[in-house]
Amino acid sequence: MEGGCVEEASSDWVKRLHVSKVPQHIGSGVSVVLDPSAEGGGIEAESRKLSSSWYKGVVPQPNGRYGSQIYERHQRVWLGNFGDEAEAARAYDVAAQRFRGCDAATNFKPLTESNDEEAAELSFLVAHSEAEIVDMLRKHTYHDEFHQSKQTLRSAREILFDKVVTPSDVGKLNRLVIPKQHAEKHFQLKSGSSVARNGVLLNFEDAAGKMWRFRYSYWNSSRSYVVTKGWSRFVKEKSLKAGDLVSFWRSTGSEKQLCIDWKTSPVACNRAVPPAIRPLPVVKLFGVDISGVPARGDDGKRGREMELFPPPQFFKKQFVEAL
DNA sequence: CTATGTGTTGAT
DNA sequence: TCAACACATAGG
Repeated sequence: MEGGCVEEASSDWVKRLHVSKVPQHIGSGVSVVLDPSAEGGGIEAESRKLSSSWYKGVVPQPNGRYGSQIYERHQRVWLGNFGDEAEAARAYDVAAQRFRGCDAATNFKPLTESNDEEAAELSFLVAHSEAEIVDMLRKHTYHDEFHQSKQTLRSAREILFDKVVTPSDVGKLNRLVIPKQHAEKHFQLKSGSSVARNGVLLNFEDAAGKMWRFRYSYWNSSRSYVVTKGWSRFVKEKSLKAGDLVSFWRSTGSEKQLCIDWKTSPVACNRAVPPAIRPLPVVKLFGVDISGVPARGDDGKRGREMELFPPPQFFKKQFVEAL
């Protein structure tokens, strides 16, 4: 439900910026005269009246600071005061995107799901009430809370199930079979519905915080539940090999975010892959179908490979035996 | 006392 | 909806 806004969104914020007001001094060279009486005197202007030309939702305060506000249902919602207008503008943007969704006009580039960090923020936004977000903005604690939530999310999670991937799961079939037992328990699809036929897109966050978006559906032909679109990319990024373990989790926090982790099979590790490109305990990559995107778009910054995520109950009997 | 946020109005 | 601006009042 939270995945309301999707891809391509980054293209029109620029338009909005120009449509809405930006600064007074725009490229056209036309200087906006707000106070006719002051214009003649030149610089005098700003000293008397509060000049404006602010960002959307930002209102200058007598003390030189900047208030932020948004209107909702015929009423003003105060978002707090800030030291500089850009900060106030960012507060407005946050509120706008929470109140009005991804299509809301914003001062800066709106959040999109095509970016890890932004997608995480988007779900954070949706996971909190409007009142909570407003409260955070007014107290200037929004950023802290957001980053904090990412920590919590990553640490507090419960295992749903795991699976030792088969050769076909990592082969050319580009799909992962979800054992029926687990599929029906954790990833239910309304049978008969269009959702069941077309499948549904599910977001999974890995231990590093990267998001993966997979298409999950039911194949009548084989009467099995499968993860298709997006899976091959995961296999590739993680260099998954048959015998490796993939585990599915769900955060226990309010966001109930689905998570995915993987663990290389000791055997598989020995017999194949060159250590050089092997590791990456966890790869992040945010959802959205990056499969069709030019290689340059998604990676670029493979950045942080981090320390191994505290291994769950990996390599338990089941796993070892399976080898 | 000052900073903050509300009342209120006129304009999109 | 939105921001300009007056001003009550929360807060130190």
